Amino acid sequence: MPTIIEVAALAGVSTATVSRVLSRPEQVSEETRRRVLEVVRESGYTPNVAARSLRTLRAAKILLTVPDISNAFFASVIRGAEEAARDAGYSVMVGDTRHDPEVEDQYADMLSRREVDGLIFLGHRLPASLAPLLARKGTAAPIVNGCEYSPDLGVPSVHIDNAAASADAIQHLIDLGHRRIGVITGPEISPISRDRLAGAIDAATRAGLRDSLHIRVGDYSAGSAVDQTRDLLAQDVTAIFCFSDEMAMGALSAIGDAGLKCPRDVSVIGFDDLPLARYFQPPLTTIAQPKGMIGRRTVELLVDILRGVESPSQQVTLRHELVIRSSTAPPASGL
Amino acid sequence: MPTIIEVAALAGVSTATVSRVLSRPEQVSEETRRRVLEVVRESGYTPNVAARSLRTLRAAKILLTVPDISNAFFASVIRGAEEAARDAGYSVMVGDTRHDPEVEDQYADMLSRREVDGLIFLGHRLPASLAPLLARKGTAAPIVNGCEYSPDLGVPSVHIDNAAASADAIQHLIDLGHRRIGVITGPEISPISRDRLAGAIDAATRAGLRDSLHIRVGDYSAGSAVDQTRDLLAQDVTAIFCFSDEMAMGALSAIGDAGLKCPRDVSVIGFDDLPLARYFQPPLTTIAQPKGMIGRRTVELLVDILRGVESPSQQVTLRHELVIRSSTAPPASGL
DNA sequence: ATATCCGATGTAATCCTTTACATTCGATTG
DNA sequence: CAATCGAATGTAAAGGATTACATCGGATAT
Repeated sequence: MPTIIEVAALAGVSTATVSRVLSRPEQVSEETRRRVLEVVRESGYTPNVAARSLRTLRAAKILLTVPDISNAFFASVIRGAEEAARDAGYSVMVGDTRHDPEVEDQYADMLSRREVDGLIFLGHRLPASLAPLLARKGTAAPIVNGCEYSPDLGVPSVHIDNAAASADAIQHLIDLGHRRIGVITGPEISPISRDRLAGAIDAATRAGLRDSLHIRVGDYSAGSAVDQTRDLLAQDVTAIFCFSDEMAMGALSAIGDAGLKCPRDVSVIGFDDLPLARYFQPPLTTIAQPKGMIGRRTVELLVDILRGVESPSQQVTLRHELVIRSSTAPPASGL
Repeated sequence: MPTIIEVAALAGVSTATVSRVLSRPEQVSEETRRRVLEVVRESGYTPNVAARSLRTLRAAKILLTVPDISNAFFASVIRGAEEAARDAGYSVMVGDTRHDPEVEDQYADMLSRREVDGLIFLGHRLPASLAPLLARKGTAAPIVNGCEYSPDLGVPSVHIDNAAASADAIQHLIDLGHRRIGVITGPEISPISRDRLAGAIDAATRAGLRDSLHIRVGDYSAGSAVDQTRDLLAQDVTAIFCFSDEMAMGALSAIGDAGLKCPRDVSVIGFDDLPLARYFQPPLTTIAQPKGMIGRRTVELLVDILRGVESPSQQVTLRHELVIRSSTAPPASGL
């Protein structure tokens, strides 16, 4: 691997010229450019990123942290982010925080240390070590949130209208005729879980059915939904709305274990529209989030900030969609 | 963010001493060390990674590429890898190649450019751009494969005994009394799919049932299994062995669509033991791979190479396990 | 008392690239 | 023809850390 010095020598020019050929080719004469590029190609020269980033104070990298990489929801977001990053000349580092604040802080330190130019976090916790940076630079800090919008964070964010989406789900169940509806939420600290709950309660209240909602707290995992579903079935609910598709999977499993059948005995509606949701038994009715687009827009937002665009958007709200498959149906008429 | 120079000035020592305190503290006197560390703490100094890596030619980073980040199987492997990397003082960059050779090459270039110290790839394709490096350094090249062992790659690898695991699955079905067994494989280029197929055929042949196997080609995705399952059901198989849990999910979905019931009418057995497998309907019998351990050992192997351990192991074979849940049962006696 | 050694610390070169500023030279203008 | 300009290129200073080598002073050996 040659250095720029050797390339310059071979091409009979100075290192400055080589550097210019590579980063601002229009400043170099046609003739010289061709000669340099020829040498670059032959020698297989590529600029040393450490040296470059030392000099420019830019790493051309974006850090993307997810609270749980085994959650398929995030996979699609990551994809969208990587594509957008590639388009903008950045590469993405993915970090799995496992909901561990210590790990979150470790990753956040990479930003303080300037190992990466910006941070996108998909969880709801803003790492503590970023507080000073955020206080200093406000929304000009290269930090963006995806999915888990919370106004107190003071960070730009990309998300759907969770309250409205949730209301759509409840409305769908009400329209089908359900009057005893179970809701399995995310953890209480999750801001979007609160938004969704508020939306659900809103929709029920508007229909004069505030009391028909039976609320249970889950943690987005299939396992947590199993227990809560058993509980809800004991309450004779005819439908269950889960705040994630994974929980819907757990709910379906518990329904089957109880000797019941979905949607004949109990309807189930999920949230996320994972790629696998169509293969659930029965295929899952759910709220689709534009996952890839969320990833893409978070990166675009971050890149705007990095480029110093004067007034980057603060909040981007994308459209959700109710996808009706076979896990929801009118309640059994017998009841 | 202060530099080492300012820290040195504040502590009244030279930059060399500060550097030594941080990397080889035993070379510095107790007294000086304390003073320097105090300044470091107060000033919040952290070494600039670009400068360090420029000087040392090491990045303290490992690149881990996965062919499909939305596949939950890889999530667990990534976790194990990240833990092991953290233990060894490295951090992990995750790259999603989406099975795209061009993207694979792009990531591989990060190794050539020394942006990362080593590469772990979980797919079966060795990026073309690494051929020269591999030719030059042989197995001393900092490249390790996980899961997809293939002897022709000439790269150390961590994996299970896929043929034996597959044989176990078939044997389980045979033991239950199945005599018409469908097999849905991975893509034909996948070496582990070939191994598994060989193992399956072996087991069937040993039982004198070579002709009872009905083989269909899938691509590890749920969707591909749906079509193949329909086809197999038309052949009146009483059991289906899928080379991934995702395909098992597709198979279950297709079985339900056909108005049949698992395991009453058709048994299904998967491969991987995803976290969700226990929530399938019915809970899935499958071959468990030690996913976290695969990740961990690939990193350990790579770190051995990076540290110049003279004879790092070439192949690590970990243990699999047949996990019997409820998706397999004896065939309906009526047949 | 002198020579020797060793632990602790300092000096300065080095890693490779980018870029502000300087230089050169041919073309244009008055 | 001298002065001015501008495009193309070169010179050299940064950027921050590591580390080979040099230095210093006190302890030990002779």
